[in-house]
Amino acid sequence: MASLAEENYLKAIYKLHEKKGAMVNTSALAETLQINAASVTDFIKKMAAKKLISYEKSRGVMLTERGRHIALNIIRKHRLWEVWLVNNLGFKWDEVHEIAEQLEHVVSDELIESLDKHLGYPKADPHGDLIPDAKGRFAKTSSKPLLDCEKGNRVKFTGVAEHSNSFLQYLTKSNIKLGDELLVEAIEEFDKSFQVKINGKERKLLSKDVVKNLLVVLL
Amino acid sequence: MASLAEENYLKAIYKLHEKKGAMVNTSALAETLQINAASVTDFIKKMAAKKLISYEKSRGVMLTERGRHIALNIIRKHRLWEVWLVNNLGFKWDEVHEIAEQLEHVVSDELIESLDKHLGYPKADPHGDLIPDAKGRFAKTSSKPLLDCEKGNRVKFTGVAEHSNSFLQYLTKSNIKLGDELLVEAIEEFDKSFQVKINGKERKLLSKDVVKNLLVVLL
DNA sequence: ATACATAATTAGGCTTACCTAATTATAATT
DNA sequence: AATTATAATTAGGTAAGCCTAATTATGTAT
Repeated sequence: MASLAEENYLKAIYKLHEKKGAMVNTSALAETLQINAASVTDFIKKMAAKKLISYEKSRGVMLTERGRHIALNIIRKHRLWEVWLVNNLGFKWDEVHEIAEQLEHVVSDELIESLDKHLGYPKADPHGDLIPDAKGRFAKTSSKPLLDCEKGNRVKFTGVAEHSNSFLQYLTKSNIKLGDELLVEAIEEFDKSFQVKINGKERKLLSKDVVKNLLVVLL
Repeated sequence: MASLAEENYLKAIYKLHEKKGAMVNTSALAETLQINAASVTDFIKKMAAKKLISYEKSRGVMLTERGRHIALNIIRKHRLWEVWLVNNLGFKWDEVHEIAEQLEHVVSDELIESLDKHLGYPKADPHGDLIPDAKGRFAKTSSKPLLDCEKGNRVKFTGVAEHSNSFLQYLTKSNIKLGDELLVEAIEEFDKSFQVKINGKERKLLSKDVVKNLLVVLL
């Protein structure tokens, strides 16, 4: 139904909406899709005509129910493929994004449901991002940035809020993995750096830029 | 490098050449790709300009070394994905073609090599078609149509020469699977139908249309 | 050798998804 | 309120891949 370009626009709109809330404007879309703003204006008018999004001229766009449904399906596929690449093919969590960007556009409901089953119906991808079910519903979670925790909290590291290769590779290098238990031993008021103990063993100092991108749940 | 359309043209040219030998003509390509002959003429001129094929006006086309290499890579990917779909995801051999037609265009050498390894470096796909290696080389095989065998021959069923769903489903229904041992008990001169014993148990009558599409190796 | 059928090509057009340059809205600043 | 900066839109254009209709090659049969 939706073309490759439409799928990419829908996904970008979904993610920008998720991050910034409210309407998504032309320049933000142009930036994330690496497409000229004039082309974006053009394209969103056509998408609005197809009822994939609602468009208020010079104001921005929002997903319709239909658009949201398609976006969530792409995200579902992307994350399932990432799980497969990491768990079954041995890729690292910083190596799977580009490949999943291609695989997410393969069209076959039977394939995706078989893959989901094959993987054991995972709830999250290798970065801890939740995987919506076939109807677009997410499991509930109470994760929050480590930055919002207090001294003495014991938490589990469940996801990242930043997906850049440099951040993922920093964590790998620092031997901090999804599922690790973190104990907040001290918080430096001045720069919001955190001293944490990892899995009751190693002690590490994490900068504010790091702790704001570590998502955790209280234990 | 090669676009989706180019990849499909290259694959079609490879397969038509394999089947008919010599040059591939415009109308055959148009027929298999389900594209108008005028469009094909247009497109092959552009592909020739890119040295993917050599083109003799009004005569037909042939793959260049580069074009052949790309075609074999697509075929390699297609067949590896088919193995995965059948062996790991539980699809039937008549259900995988359309999905593999999409997956074959995903671009990532690391992915394909990892997949190959994950699958245990299979030599053939679920229909018995040989899988070329990364350099485009096939394992040698001495398979031939069952039709060319003689009374008394004991053979192993290793592949099909016809990939239509109706033929694949006929075999499934008849409980004839890749790897089965067939004993030629009798050949009816009049209509070339074969009486065979399967795995030393069940006895079956197979029409000429069936035996010419069963590929076997002598035991 | 000529006529006919079939195959291939040329010419002109269309849609999708992009572009640049010019213009118009909107928001921010004085 | 007027100016300025930024964002968005409009207008006109391009390349890739397709189309139909008309024309030209090629091969076959008389």
